[in-house]
Amino acid sequence: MLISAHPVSVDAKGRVSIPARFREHLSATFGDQVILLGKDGCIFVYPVQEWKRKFSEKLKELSTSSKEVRRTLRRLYGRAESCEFDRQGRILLPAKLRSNSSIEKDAVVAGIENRLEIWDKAKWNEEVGDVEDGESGAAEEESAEDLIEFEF
Amino acid sequence: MLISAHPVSVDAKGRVSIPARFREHLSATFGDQVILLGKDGCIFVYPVQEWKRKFSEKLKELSTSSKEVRRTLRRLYGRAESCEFDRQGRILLPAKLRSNSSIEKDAVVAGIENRLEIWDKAKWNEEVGDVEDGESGAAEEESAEDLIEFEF
DNA sequence: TAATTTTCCCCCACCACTCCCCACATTATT
DNA sequence: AATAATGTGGGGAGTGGTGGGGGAAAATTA
Repeated sequence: MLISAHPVSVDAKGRVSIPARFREHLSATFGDQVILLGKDGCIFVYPVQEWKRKFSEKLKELSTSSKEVRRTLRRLYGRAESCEFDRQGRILLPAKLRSNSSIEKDAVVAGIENRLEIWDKAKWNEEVGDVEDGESGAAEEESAEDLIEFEF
Repeated sequence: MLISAHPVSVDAKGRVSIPARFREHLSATFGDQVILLGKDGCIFVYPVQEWKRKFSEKLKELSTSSKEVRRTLRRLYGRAESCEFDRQGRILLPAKLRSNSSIEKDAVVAGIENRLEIWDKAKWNEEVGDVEDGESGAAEEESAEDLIEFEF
């Protein structure tokens, strides 16, 4: 399981060092190959197997059924990128994805259960509320309550 | 079951020695890995299995459904940290969580049924009322009565 | 095809942090 | 009282994140 957020820096070449903790998990469970997908103003990072489980297998049956499905697939696969870690455990973020996500120098790599997300740091803070502790009022409960009953 | 509060000290490196009693329970029942989560001005410590039972399994199906869900997951997973005991039975509290919880030198580790909580000592005393015997008046009954009928 | 530019990946080096190990003080147990 | 177990502190080796140089491959251009 992938969890927690780590600040990272993007170097001049557009590379991001994936925290070792995450990398271990990915390499152990899966190969070194990941699929990048721009979404929600950040970059989703799926292990290949996870991608397959999530999309390929579910959509295989539908592939030719309707024009709408084919269109959706084009959008999905067309926007995605396949890439691998280099020997230092970094991945090179394609310029396109970088600019779409406003990622420049300071970024955040967050583990969300079965995928990673890479955010521009400022946008990440905005997204998660920047408050460190859920102490800022109703924000967290508010957004949670319509999902599931959280019992701490 | 985890129960009772123990004073502990946080060393210069930010490490906390988890009382042996708790550690035994955690290691025996689960692995050595725990999930830390900043909340209520303290640090929640969940055994990994407990975390999974509570969150992962419930949320797995919803992962991609709506933008709100994804946001909630970011808040939850982003604030959490995964960590393990060292050979001395200590865990290193990430600087972020430490500062958010105002934990510096003197802390308290409390067992609350299925999780631990780590508090700054002064804040803990404030939180539980500091009174030795629950005899100090209405505070406790007041806060309890709208939750459930406690009969001591 | 050849020459030039660009892209990308290897390696090295630096610094900070993490975690191992050892040591000691204090408490619990026999 | 003696022994064991636990909590606390610190030194030091190893690892991880960052940045940069150089060279190979690919792309672009002549």
